[in-house]
Amino acid sequence: MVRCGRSSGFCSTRPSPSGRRSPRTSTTTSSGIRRSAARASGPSPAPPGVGCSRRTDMAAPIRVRFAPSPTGHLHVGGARTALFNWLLARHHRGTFILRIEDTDRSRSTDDNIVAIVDALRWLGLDWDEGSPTPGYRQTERLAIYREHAERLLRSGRAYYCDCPPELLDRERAAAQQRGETFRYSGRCRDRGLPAGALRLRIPTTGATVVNDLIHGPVTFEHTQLDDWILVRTDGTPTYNFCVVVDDVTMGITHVVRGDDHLSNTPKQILCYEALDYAVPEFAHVSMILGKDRSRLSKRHGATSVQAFRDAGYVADAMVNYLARLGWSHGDQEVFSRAELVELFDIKDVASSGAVFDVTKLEWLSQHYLKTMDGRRLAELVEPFVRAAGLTPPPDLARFVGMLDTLRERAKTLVEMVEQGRFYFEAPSAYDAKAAPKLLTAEGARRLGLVIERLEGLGEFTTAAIERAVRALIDELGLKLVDLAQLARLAVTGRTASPPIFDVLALLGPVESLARLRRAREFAERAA
RNA sequence: GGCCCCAUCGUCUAGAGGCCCAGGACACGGCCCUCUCAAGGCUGAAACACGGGUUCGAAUCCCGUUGGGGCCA
Repeated sequence: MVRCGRSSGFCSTRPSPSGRRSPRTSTTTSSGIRRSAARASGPSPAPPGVGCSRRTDMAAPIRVRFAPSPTGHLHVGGARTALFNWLLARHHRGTFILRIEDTDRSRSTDDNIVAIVDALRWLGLDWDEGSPTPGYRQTERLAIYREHAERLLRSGRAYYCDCPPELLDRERAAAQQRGETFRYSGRCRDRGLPAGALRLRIPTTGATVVNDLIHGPVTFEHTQLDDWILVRTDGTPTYNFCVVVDDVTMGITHVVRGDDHLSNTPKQILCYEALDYAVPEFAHVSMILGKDRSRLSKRHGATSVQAFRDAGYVADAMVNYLARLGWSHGDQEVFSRAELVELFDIKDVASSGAVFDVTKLEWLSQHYLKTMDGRRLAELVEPFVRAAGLTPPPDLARFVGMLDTLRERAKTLVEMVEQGRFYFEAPSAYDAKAAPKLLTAEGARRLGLVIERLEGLGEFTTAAIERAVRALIDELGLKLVDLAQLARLAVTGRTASPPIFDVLALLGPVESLARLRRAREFAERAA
């Protein structure tokens, strides 16, 4: 569906009276700098000559969007931006929109769109509008951009420019030499050219202030901005232009995006104003940094949400971690989704960059593993068990029982399977360091005694097994550890495992005794 | 280079002039518990980048420096 019908109707109600700028983000066109409202918190005095500064008392339902570009997988920074948008929408019962910014056709792929959508779904960030519904991909919206470009041209707010790239390059170099910001000379401003690259005519004096919900007011002098290009000579619209047109036609009220777009914002605001549209609220979220405090990238290790999913991190932990990275609510560290939605406030988002710390994510992941419902856990691990070439027991209660012994020992689902694989298959080898010490002639003798006692057990429960083994150590004058480690090695092949009596009970008498006998034979042969 | 943003323990952060010789969490050390490994409990070490102001009083406000980050079709 083409969105312009609905959009234009929506937008016609948006421009402020008499074509003035938004009450929240104002510019001056001639004299000094005028500042509108400051921080999102608390009441701010209305600046002279400007309407009241509304903030979170927004009467109109809020509409936010996440607009990834499908040139790669969803990375954690993008995921956090998506999360903050989602939280803002859900907190205010607004609308969350997914838009695909695929104007860079050479690097955008459908596979990446699928991957991003999958990642978002995995995180549980559902959207109310947007892909895959048609009309939310930039490549499908070219007509809308053209229409807006024409409007700007007709109203004189934009003009064609035919300056050759070489000339621009020379000017750029010269400006740099003088230590100035490169700013288009405006050579074609008043030439009334019929074709070329389309430039936005911006005020030459004054300043634009972005009233950022996270950063507060940020002022950009117009002398530092130039008549930027809206549409290239070849007819393709530029990124900044598409974003403005998309946000405006989709009725976006709050633009929550990465910090890297803060510098583009004044240019965009000027475009909103040229189009005579109200300016939305902006919130620029800091970047996620790597260990060396530079922007997080592949060289810092896994960065795609998909990679964390495949590594077996719990989605709830990922969401909790990402939320706490930059956002806080007092001393609280663990938040359920409901709490996040309830408590989230964009003004509590920190303005400084944050280093991505996998260790803390691991802790949270383990926390969720430890506390989540057993059957839910079983659902989540099962694919990982199968991916390891193993099969979970058909009896769900037994499977959950196994997981209960594993959950506080693993940080991820992958680790859980790794540490518990002896539940699903008999050990193929015994720990190389422990075997020579434990699987000896004496070890074989002790295993024989253990087997004997367990065979005589009426009920094969943890308590009964423990009683039997404890009775045996008393008779032999041994310590519990002597038999526990021996049995552990025999049954799991390892020296570390969940409590051995639980393991034996969970494995059941048939399997347990079979493994103990095998170990005894192994020990006899080795001796 | 120009413009913009940022700056509290190693890391994520609390802190919106006196409640702070700075609190929590992860990680790290010690002790306890203990059949191993974990988990858990207790406990320890660990920070306001620097320099100027403003103020009776500054982590908190202002200026500068330094450092990091971002944007510049």
